[in-house]
Amino acid sequence: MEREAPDDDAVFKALADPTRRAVLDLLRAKARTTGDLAGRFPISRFGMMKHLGVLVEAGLVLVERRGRERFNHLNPVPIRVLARRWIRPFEEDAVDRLLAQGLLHRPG
Amino acid sequence: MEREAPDDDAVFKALADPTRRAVLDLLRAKARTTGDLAGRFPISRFGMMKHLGVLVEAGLVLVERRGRERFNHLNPVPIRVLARRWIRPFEEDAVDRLLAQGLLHRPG
DNA sequence: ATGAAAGGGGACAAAAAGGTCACATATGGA
DNA sequence: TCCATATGTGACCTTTTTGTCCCCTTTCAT
Repeated sequence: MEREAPDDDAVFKALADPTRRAVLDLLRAKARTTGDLAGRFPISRFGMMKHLGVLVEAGLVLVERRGRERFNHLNPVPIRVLARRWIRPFEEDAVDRLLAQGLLHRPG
Repeated sequence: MEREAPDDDAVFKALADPTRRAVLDLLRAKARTTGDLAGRFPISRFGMMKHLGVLVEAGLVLVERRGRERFNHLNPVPIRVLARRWIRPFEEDAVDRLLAQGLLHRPG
């Protein structure tokens, strides 16, 4: 059976929080500083730092220090790896099986 | 900005646990009863029932009752929905941007 | 019918996650 | 230099999650 990479878990857990997903969504457009990000959510700067810590730990955010500022960049590579191992294998013929058993119904 | 469906969160949270991911992996091959699943993990039947409850709540598992048995089927549709909204948009040009800034390096 | 087997609900304890605060460090500019 | 700005660490509290247990219901076979 296909085995799970040890750090897949960190990526999944990082994605499990809506604030962190929203942060990634913001970083998709451009890198942002920690304070900038904290100002956009109803949590304190320290709370944002914890979230960023989780994201960095999972490899989803790369840090670039520029003077006294810290720019947080999105790194989409872990998401891509995860998609290869976990998303695509689930898209195959399971739907057909469910349809055949009448547990799922075609839309419309 | 793209908005998140209210139940995306349930799917992400369901996927955040390694036991639950392993269960989904098992169900990819065929549907299994609760007791069967519980016997394959180092947790009690009750613990497995809770995990299945989370998966059912997220729509990732569909239940078929057959006599006194309950067959848990994988439903890959929520994973597919999630992939469309969250995985693919992250695969676009962010890598190029990171490479251009020297924050990422080509393999090999 | 009656007993064994499979499944489910609710209470509850332990562990992990999410959040805040106080305090400390580093940087850029007047 | 001197100070405002931006960030980082550790302790701490609260909520959520994870797992176990007891007890009950349903179903199948004898």
